[in-house]
Amino acid sequence: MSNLKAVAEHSKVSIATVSRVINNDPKVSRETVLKVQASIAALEYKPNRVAQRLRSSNSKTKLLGLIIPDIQNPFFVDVVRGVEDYAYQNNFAVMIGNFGQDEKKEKLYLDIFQSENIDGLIVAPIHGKDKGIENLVKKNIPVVCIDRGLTEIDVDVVKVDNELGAFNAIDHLLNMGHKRIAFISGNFKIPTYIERMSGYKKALEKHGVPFDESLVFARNTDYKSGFEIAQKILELEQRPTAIFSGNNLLTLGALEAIHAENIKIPEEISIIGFDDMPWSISLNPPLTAVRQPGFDMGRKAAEMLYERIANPGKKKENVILKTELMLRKSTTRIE
Amino acid sequence: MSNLKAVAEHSKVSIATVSRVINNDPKVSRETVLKVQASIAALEYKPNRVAQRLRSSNSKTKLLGLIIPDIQNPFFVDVVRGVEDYAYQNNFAVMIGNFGQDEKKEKLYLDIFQSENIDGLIVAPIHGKDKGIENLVKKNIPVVCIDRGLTEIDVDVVKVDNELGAFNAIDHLLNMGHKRIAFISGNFKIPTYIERMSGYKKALEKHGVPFDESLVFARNTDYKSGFEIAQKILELEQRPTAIFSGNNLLTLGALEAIHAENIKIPEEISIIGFDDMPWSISLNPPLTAVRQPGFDMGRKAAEMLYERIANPGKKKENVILKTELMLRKSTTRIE
DNA sequence: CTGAAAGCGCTTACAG
DNA sequence: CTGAAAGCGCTTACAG
Repeated sequence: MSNLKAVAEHSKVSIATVSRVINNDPKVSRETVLKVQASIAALEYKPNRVAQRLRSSNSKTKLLGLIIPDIQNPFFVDVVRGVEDYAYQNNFAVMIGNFGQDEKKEKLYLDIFQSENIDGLIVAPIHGKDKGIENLVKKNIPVVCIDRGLTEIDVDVVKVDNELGAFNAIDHLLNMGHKRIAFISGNFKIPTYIERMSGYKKALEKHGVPFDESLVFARNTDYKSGFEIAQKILELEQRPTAIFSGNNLLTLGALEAIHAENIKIPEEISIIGFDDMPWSISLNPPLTAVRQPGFDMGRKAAEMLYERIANPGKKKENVILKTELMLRKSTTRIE
Repeated sequence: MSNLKAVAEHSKVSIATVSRVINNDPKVSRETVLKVQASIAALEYKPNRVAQRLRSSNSKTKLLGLIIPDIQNPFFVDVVRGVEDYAYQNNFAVMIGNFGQDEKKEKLYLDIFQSENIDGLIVAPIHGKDKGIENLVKKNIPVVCIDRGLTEIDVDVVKVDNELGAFNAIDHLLNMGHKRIAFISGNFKIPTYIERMSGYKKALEKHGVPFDESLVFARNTDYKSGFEIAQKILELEQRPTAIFSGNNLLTLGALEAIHAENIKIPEEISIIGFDDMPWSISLNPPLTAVRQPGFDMGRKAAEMLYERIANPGKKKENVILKTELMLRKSTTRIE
């Protein structure tokens, strides 16, 4: 790879001037700019981003870190796509870390990303009191939280109205006559699930249905948990007439368990999932689901990060997007 | 963040010595090592990876680039997980670029990653004669191709036996009496699909069924293409009795089109997909599919890249993994 | 408007 | 075994 020095020699100016041309310094004369640009083109020069990043933190070519809980979850894939879409348009590079809800792994990525001098971070914190992320925020490294916020500290966040999303789903089930509604949740250390739980309870309240703790199951957020919890639910003496599952992967796991028992959806049990998937319509049966705008969330987070980098002092923002209940065929009215 | 200088002052040695301790230089005396390590711990010093990378290309803390065609395709998500799993264990960081089968985007990522001084690259080339990647290989930047190789140049690759995978699927369909089998393929610029096509043809040959070009459809590799092509297929005057779809997303799109027309699978049409998904069993009906070991491919590619970095002169390898036909319920025998 | 020089945080011959 | 110094490829005050 050619470097500044080569370009400088080729166009017979100093490396300082070449650097200024690259950075669009308006003080450089038009003539010089042209000359240098010709050399850059001739030598196919590309600035070394590593050197740029080492030298200064406000060059145009940023490096973003993106840390997500589970890339197997299609919702986070949408988030990644959104972030990446914005990054691509703005000539950013993005480093991705997938921590699988493993706290040690999240911490390692935090360390690595800092060592890589990232210009900013988008992260779905493992829980609300994540010290590692708090520290970054305190150090004034630009951070935007996605899907989940932080409880102890003020930070930019973009998420969805989880409470309302869950409320609408449960409300719909209750309107159809269901009273025993199981909730397959993720771990309640994750703020998202606390909020979804709260929506669940509020809907019950509205309909005067007493809350039954034995109907709530919280474990991990993966496929296997969904499968195993659903198995347990199906064995319950007084089987619930409906299931509300807390995320994509839990839903898919639950579906497998239900199908394995040859139980008919929705005739024998109704199910609504939090998170929609492009192929929800091809599931058996087409799945009624709470849609989150993952792509938009990702894009918005990247945009907010961009603004935070440009203007570190600006007031922290809290963006809450809407969910949408996608009615399909996995629920039915009961008497 | 503290730096070498701070540690050096704290332990009263030179920065050179601190650097040697970090890099496990055996020449440093045991006593000094202990002293310096204490300072490193006290100051919570973490080496700056950017400076390391700028200074030298053979430090332990590598940066890997990973460029994939479509992160919405669960197969590539598995690949990402595999790569990331290996990287995590070896303290590598990985940058991901998702190019969506867009050649310009692939090229931009190639440029950015080079500017970021990556230590090596894992990539699924957009087509077999990808000049950009050829150039990297020629420059002796470690590259491992995944899922697809390069035709003009010798390069490490890990992929699957696509021809055999497709052959087995079509053979299965032919054994069940199907003769008109439509093939929903991705673009034939992509080597993977050329190979799958070849397996399709060989199976027909084996059974003495003449090849009918009008049954082969190749467009993009996304959900929408699968949907639209399937619509066309269903409108065909003499409708095929079976569909073989070339990847996950094409399959899911095709399923949506079939369900939208209320056509029963497998009674009215059989379907086999290339690529399996964890939730294939929950599709309507449970999908018969050709399974590729995406996670293993990713891990293997990362491992090979690691070896290539350690030993740039070593002979190029061509690893071919096996597929497995997962028999479920989306195909049926016809008379 | 342009150049010489310092410096970002490291590593690595070279010398002792 | 250890340190002083050069240098990786840049940016940016400072001077003119």
